[in-house]
Amino acid sequence: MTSRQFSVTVDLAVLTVADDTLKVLVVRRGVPPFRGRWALPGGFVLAREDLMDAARRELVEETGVPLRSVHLEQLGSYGSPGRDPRGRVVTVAHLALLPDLPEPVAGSDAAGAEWRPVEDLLSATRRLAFDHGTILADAVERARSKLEYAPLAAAFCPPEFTIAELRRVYEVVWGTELDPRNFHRKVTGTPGFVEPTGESTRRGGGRPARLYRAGDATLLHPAMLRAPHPVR
Amino acid sequence: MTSRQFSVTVDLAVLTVADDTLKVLVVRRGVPPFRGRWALPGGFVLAREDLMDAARRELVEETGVPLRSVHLEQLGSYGSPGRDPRGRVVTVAHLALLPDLPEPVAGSDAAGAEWRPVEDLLSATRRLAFDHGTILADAVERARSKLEYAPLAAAFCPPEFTIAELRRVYEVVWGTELDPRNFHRKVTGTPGFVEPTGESTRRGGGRPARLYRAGDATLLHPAMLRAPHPVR
DNA sequence: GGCATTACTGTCAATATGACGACAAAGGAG
DNA sequence: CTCCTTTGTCGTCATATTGACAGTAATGCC
Repeated sequence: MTSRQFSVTVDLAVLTVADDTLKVLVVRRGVPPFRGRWALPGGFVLAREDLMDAARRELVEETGVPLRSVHLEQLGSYGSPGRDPRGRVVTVAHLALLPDLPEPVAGSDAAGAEWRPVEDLLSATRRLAFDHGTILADAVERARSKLEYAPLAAAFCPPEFTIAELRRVYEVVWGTELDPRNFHRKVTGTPGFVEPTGESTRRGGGRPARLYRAGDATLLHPAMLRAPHPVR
Repeated sequence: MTSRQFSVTVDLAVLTVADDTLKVLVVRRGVPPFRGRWALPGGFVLAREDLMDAARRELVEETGVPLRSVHLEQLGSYGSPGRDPRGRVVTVAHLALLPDLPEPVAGSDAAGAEWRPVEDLLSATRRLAFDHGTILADAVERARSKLEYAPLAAAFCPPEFTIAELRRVYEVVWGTELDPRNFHRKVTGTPGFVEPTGESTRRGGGRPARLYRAGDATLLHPAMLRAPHPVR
């Protein structure tokens, strides 16, 4: 039982909804292994750094977004012996949700970073480096299921948003259509989901919509259930 | 950025329901640090071992149970710089659920292992070693919430069980009482939750109860919701 | 047989959901 | 300004699910 030493990294699945599409932030690898392939942003955990701090640091380095407006949670760890040809590396993957930021990705390391549709990257062809395809798939599944029981969709929206904008998030992430009227009833009727600001906006084409901000609930009750899966 | 090397361990929160109590398997530490304190079982990940394999190996070493009858899933990783005074150790915690085994904990390493009520170990006094109190709290919360939407309660039961036994699991884990009639309706009415075996038993005092085994569903729909939290 | 005990079935009201009609409030075309 | 299009919001109704609880069934024990 010699080599008990591992490298530990954090990787980030940073998701956003833009152009009615679920997108993920990826970077082009400039060095082997997997040179030229897309990968999730990430890096080594520093000697005296907590895992979540490392994830926050990487997130800021890669996106330049203020942490205030980001949802960040640990997703899970991936440590197959063969996942990195250079040696034994365990990565602690994190899931980050961002609003569609007007400013394009800025920041030092973010030179090669790019928003890409999740769908493209999960296809059999456009494979991500390492096991990042698996991580991304797990991240998307986590986001999808967590929208059901947590008021998480607001993390994809600016601080103030309309019910319709919130609905678009659900529709894009779940890949389904939702009835605007029932959705409105559900969202405004679930305690702590959203709070009206009193303001309204006319961002869209028709009648101005009232603005809301995220409520203080951490759990939705009752949950906002997706239609039962195809079966099973 | 010198020392990028970490030790990586797996720790196990092994839960079971026995004597109408939620219990966890703990070992008494024989060496510093935290000598004499209770800790979750766990150990180092071997050089060529996957994380889940390491967890399975530790589980068998500590409990001697056949893996067949165990639910095992990754819980999350804990890596605060100060969590282990001996150096930088990241642990990948796992959650295991077992039926109440007739045979007491057997196996090589299991000498000092013991089932203890979760409640006792989460109290401010009887502190666990390292950050294992936090891990245990997270594990219990995961188990509680997962009972809602996954047919996981069966993992606490023997291969064949009665509806009442399944209900006891929910009641003990959630710390609530459930209406037997509504519970019965819900469980038998949710597709894939349980399958009748045709047999019946008279384990209890009164009328014999039909036996069921776990169904093939992986997700309950609709979910079995707990009463809304105290409030929000 | 009578009683205690546990298992199971059925009913009814309250609540939540899906489907969809209808009206409100803006902008734009003419 | 009026009509029309586009969105937002409220209301209604049938159906599904849940909570509360009455009532019947099948044992063991005395």
